[in-house]
Amino acid sequence: MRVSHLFGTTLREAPGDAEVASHQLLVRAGYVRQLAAGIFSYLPLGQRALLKIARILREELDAIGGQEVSLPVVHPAELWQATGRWYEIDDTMARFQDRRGRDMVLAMTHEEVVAQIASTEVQSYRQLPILVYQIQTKFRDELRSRGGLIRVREFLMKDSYSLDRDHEGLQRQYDAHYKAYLEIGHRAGLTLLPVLSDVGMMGGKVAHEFMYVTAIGEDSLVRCSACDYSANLEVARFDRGDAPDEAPKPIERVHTPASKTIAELSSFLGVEPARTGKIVFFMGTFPDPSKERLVVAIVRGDMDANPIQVQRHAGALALRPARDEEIEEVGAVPGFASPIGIDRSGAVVVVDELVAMSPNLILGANEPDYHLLNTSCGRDYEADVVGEIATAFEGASCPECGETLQLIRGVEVGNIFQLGTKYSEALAAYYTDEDGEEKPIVLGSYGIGLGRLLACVAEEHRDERGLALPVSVAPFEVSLVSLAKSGETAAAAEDLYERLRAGGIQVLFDDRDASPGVKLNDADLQGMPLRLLVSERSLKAGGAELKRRTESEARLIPLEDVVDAVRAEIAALEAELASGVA
RNA sequence: CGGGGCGUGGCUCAGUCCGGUAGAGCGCUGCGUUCGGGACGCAGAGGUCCCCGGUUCAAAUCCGGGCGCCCCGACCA
Repeated sequence: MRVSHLFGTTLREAPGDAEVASHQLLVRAGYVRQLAAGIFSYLPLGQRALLKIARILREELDAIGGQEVSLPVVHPAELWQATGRWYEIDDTMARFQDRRGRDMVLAMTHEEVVAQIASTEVQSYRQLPILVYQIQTKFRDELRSRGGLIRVREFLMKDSYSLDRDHEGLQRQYDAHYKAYLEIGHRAGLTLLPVLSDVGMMGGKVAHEFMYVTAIGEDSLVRCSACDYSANLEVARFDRGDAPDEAPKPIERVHTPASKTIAELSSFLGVEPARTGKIVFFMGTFPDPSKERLVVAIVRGDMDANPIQVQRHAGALALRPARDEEIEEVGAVPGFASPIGIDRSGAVVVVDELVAMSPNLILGANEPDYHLLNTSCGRDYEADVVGEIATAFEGASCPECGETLQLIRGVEVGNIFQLGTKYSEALAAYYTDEDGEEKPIVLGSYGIGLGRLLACVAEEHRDERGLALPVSVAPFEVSLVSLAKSGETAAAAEDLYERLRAGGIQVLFDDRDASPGVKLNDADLQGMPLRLLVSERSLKAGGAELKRRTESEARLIPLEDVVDAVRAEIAALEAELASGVA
């Protein structure tokens, strides 16, 4: 490709609305252009990088037995009604009606379609296991897109679906994906951290996310400083230690004016926040009576409630913070609340394990400016559910080994879910087993966002001059820069371009009539891993100068050896990626 | 959905407070001189000042409404 005719130019300055480095660089280098909030066009450089990533994904998925398919983007609503997700998922799922008034959705994911096809295509255990995948556009109307390509609304996703007889088969395909995802990261030049994660809208039991650890990440993660425990903060556990060895004391009502928050209360009473209890009110949506019910979560005052865990323990489909009126309706007083003496009909009280075993905590008295000393769960009030609902925190004890947990941030590049039979049962995807019995197919679901992966690679592989992409992802292997002043030099550059291309090398040829500074800076910005420079000076010295984007010193290569030298350098770069030097 | 910021040639922005009929740098076009890390001179092109309405002799500027984009938050009672 010639830079003189490349669709998409470089920009000296990043658009004012780009804050994240990868976003700024990908725009400045001419890889992407934004069309609307969270909606991007990929220019030739960006598209070629995506295709490189797609190639890695295809190779790794094929290697674990994947069969590529292409599933529809538009689905009839009935499919999603059958599994219930039509009702469970909010406006993140884009819906519309076709000209006949039939409800349709833009697919966010394809479990339904895969299960529906499986219901007719898979009849016998002899056909299993099966793994299908596709690389396809998804649309999710997120509340807010952010970080350039990090969180967008329309994006390319590799999604795969495993079909198995039983859980052992699922586990095998799940493990295969786990390994493949780490390998995909390596090949793209990224170290991915697998973390335990919430199953979210997918349902199922076990799930991992593959995180690129970075300060700009939107997910909070917990990682043990000693062992290999790591989890998304949403599901992170921690060791709460032993119950305080303390006899319950009689309950006592105290005047606590203007002490609505834990901080105010503990400073007014001169006690540690750990001596208090924190009440958090939610409104939960429940499956049975489709009415909202109050969910009362209680954690120790020095900790925070984890809404995902509260939701799970309460058995709710969704949670939102309760409004003051809703809290007052049951007789609780915001700022001075406790479960003691409130109307609990219809409400669910979820208590953190630590609170359940800690006597003598300070809770609200459910009247303004009063609290209760020495409350104890089980004596003064009962819990509907006791569970681990407090959020893990920096310095908490690891649930596996007891050492200190660290809080870090990451971007979710991929995820893997053990779905089980939820979708196959809903869509009648059954097979006949050896024993002649009809059984639901056991499903797994696995995703990787291509654009997000590219953004993470750009985030990781860059410097003050621009992108410095790994050879596996870069749109071209080498930038050929001609600083020709004379026709002879230009001809030599043209000749090199032809020979490199004939040699099967992907080359971006800067044939423009621009000043050396412009061309060299653009080559650095665009970030191809190798740069080959031809000029009067280099020819006089005996050839062309070859250098890596990440190094400052160039090597002089005789013209006749250039193709071999470039090829060798590409091979070296690929080998380094494979061995994890990247 | 709450809070904050922004919307002016392709890009980055000034001008808005205090109304008088649109500017700069970069980029682009032509000519010339330059030529190894974003060169210089001369000449030029390019703008519904986000949209609609209002006030006014006069609106990029003031008022009302809308749209779009970015950032933070959307559990901590």
